[in-house]
Amino acid sequence: MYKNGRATIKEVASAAGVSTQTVSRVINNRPDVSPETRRRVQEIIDQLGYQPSALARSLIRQRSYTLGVVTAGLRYIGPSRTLSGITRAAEKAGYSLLLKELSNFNASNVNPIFQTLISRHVDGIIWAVPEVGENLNWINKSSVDLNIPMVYLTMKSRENICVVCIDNYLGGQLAMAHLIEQGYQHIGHISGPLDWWEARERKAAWSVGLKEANLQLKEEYWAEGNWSSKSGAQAIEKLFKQYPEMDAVFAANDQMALAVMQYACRNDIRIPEDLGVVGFDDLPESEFFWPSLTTVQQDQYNVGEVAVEEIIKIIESGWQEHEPVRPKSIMLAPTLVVRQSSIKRKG
Amino acid sequence: MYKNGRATIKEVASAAGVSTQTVSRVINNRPDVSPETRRRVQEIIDQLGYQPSALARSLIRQRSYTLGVVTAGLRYIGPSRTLSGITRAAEKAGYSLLLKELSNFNASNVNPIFQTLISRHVDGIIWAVPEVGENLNWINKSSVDLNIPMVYLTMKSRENICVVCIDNYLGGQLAMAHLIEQGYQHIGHISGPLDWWEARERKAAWSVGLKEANLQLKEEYWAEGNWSSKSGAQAIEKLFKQYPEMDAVFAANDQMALAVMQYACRNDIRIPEDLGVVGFDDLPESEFFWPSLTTVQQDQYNVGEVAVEEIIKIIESGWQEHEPVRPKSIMLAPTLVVRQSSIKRKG
DNA sequence: TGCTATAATGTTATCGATAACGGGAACGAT
DNA sequence: ATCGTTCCCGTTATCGATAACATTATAGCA
Repeated sequence: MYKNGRATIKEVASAAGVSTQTVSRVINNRPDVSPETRRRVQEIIDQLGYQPSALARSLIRQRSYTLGVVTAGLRYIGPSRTLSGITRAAEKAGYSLLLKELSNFNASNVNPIFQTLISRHVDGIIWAVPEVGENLNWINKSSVDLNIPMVYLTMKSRENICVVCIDNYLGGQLAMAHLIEQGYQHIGHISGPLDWWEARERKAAWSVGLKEANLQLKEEYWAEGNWSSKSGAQAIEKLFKQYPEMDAVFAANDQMALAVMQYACRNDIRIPEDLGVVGFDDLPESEFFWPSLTTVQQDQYNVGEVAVEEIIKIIESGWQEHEPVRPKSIMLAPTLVVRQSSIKRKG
Repeated sequence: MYKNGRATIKEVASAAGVSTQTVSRVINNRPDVSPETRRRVQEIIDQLGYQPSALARSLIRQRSYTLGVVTAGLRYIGPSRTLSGITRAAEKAGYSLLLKELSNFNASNVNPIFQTLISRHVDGIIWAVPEVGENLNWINKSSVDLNIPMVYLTMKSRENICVVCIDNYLGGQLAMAHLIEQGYQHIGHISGPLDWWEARERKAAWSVGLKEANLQLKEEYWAEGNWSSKSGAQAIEKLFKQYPEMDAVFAANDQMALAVMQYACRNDIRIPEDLGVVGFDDLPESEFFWPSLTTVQQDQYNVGEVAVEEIIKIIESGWQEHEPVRPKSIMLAPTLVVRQSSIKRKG
């Protein structure tokens, strides 16, 4: 019905009175075509608006210049930012993207996903799903032995696997060092759900940070949220009950930090005088909370870019029959953005 | 190098001692294969983990079961939500997605985008880029005559084109009716950039809303932002200078509404008593602003879902050689979420 | 003159699958 | 015994391109 790509190489060939091979030589800029023939063929190509079929090429060349991207949670800003970095870097490198989104983070059965991608001959796969619970178990299962370049995002480093992620522990350290330096002594923590690797890293930085500053660390100084503002509201309430002396909170993301600030407003707790607050993520809005929120900025866009660069390195090294590149992991450093919510000391 | 999809139909065929055609019959569940042969072939298929090549199939069947998606601004939550709806619906319908992101909203040259998608034999294209300035000019240009099913999102309806979008004007009406009903008399507006179609719609609803309520409408009651909180901060400052009696603001999105609330906090203006505020979008955080923000909720996820459903209808109708379906436009209704920032009257 | 090198182009096989057609075996009907 | 069906499976052509090889013409050189 719909003529998908209009002209084919055959039509060009017969219109130009040459063989398809010659047309192929022209579109691939091979040397052995006479200038006159090349000109004639090129003319016909322009005239017909001919565009070679990437599909047919992929088949014969055994190379598709397509990457599979598996993501989850696009309704959140983090994964979307990463995806945006991926699209940008892929475009730049001349690769197309096949996109799959898992319906939830706890992917039950990953096999169909891989089957679809592989049946479409992707050159490599970027697994952009954060590590949650057991959702990476399949990596070690023998049933999934994909002989295909892969890069994983946002998970703990593993042997012989290429992981690209933000250094969440470092981010937590930055937050803690800042609060302590500002003179806060009773720092509580609202973590993300602890089945998330990122939540565990941030929490670890909090507890180690307290210990290293010789501050007391108790189980009651911490409450678990689920990243949402709503859970943050519950957590801060619980935390103040358990820990009335608390004078600062390190929240594992900005949404939960926002709930802390709303709670403070409601209960006439002054920020930053009575309560210091630091978040994580740096949402675009965080600068405009009241007061503006100190937070750990992570460049998720860059994570996506780096992931693409790495996977292309792997693909092209393997392709050229060199020794395949050693899979290495890459940790990107976050930075602390200091705003009003945590400035206790003057100047 | 990397054996892309391991076994091929030939290997299966020779392992089972049949022709490739017979294997093809088995994997496509055709009737004319004896039960015994079918069993034997199936066994080999399972054993080798054979998976037919979607690429080869697309070529011969002239049908790829792949949609092209062109988006822009994935770093914002709106486009990402829509994309998420698209992935979900496509997955459900058994289609794969080829994703392209424009580097900015004012797409300069769209031709290469289409060329890439068409050369990969997509069955249809979803143009998920909002209408900004002249970025849709190419639709009428003869140089781009894609004979391929298309669905457009978030733009003004046009003849003979299938558009799926939120009814932004209606959203504005809801906001205005609510503010007026609450007794606010001096309602200012912070619009998005007016080269955006959505911004124009929302602004139109504001001005018509004022007129219909017999309230005064002046040029100084309005300021233009660029969707960001920062621009909202500038806009609210300007607006109060021009319009000191203002007792309510309809902001064209939640980010700018947030800036209004921060301004109010800074200047001891009470919300909602002295100033009513209504936003647009319903960010997840809006419920946790202080006070919580009344806003117009638009289901962008659903926009994506509907777009996929529509394009598949078009594809499959065209495919079956019926009369192609008449392109129709679909407007989805937003809803008003009333929270504290606009409740002047006691319930 | 005859033989090889080089340039320019065409032929055939192939990538991995399916469509269209062909043909043998088994069976019932005449 | 002959013919027509039905069932089951194989052969060949094809999708749109490229790789590998073959071929022709011309030039260069002994």
